[in-house]
Amino acid sequence: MQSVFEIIAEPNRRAILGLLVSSQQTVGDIERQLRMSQPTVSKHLRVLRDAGFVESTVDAQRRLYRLKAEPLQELDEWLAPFRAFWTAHVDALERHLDRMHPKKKRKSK
Amino acid sequence: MQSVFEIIAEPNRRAILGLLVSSQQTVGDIERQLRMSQPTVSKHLRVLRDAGFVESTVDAQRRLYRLKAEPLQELDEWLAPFRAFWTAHVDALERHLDRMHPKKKRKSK
DNA sequence: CAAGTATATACCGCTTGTGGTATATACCTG
DNA sequence: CAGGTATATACCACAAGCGGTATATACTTG
Repeated sequence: MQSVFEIIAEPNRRAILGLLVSSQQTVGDIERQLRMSQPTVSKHLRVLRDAGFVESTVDAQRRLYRLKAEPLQELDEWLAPFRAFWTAHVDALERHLDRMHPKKKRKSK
Repeated sequence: MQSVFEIIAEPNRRAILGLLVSSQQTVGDIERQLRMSQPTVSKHLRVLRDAGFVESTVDAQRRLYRLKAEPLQELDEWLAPFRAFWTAHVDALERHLDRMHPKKKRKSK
């Protein structure tokens, strides 16, 4: 459990990130909105914090968690070459057009 | 093992995708370049194919694997809201500037 | 058809992540 | 300080993914 990819592989963690994208939340907030047990929330937040996805500040007994950008940017960068692939590649468009012309494709063979 | 995220959580699978982004490859090609055992390659390719990341065509005893765009596009779409977050949010820049001005921040408290 | 090549799959043991329950810690309020 | 609230953590059991080894399948060539 170290790579950005493993962190976001967990559905509950993605849900938490989804909540935090709009505004910061306490553990209890997340617990209620996602209907997860409190320890589960805390444990996932621990993982997210260790991986730099979130940071927290203390408010009395509460902890306010908010999103951090870096790890997600890292993911975005990993995606870059593939983005190049599917934009450069006209295949998707070709296949789309093929579907619009349901005439049997004649293979040169 | 169903979500796009779980698929790419595995480092060897990401390596395979990385190879395929430039051109199609046979199982043996991948096996040699990534120095993985043949069964391991086949098994990861199976997972990738089931998830729609790759497709294969037959060439005698060989199988030619090539990349497909859709699942990675799905990942890209998931990322969109967060991208909005870190671009709209000037915080990263602010923090950066703070680091350049190491003067103690005075809290209003 | 025999031997070789290329790939897929079955089986197995190990490791690791996950959630649950219980408990610890810290803070707040009367 | 007692009781309540908010969060973190330890421990445990279970499930699932991973790689290895062995084997099956399919095709090719002499």
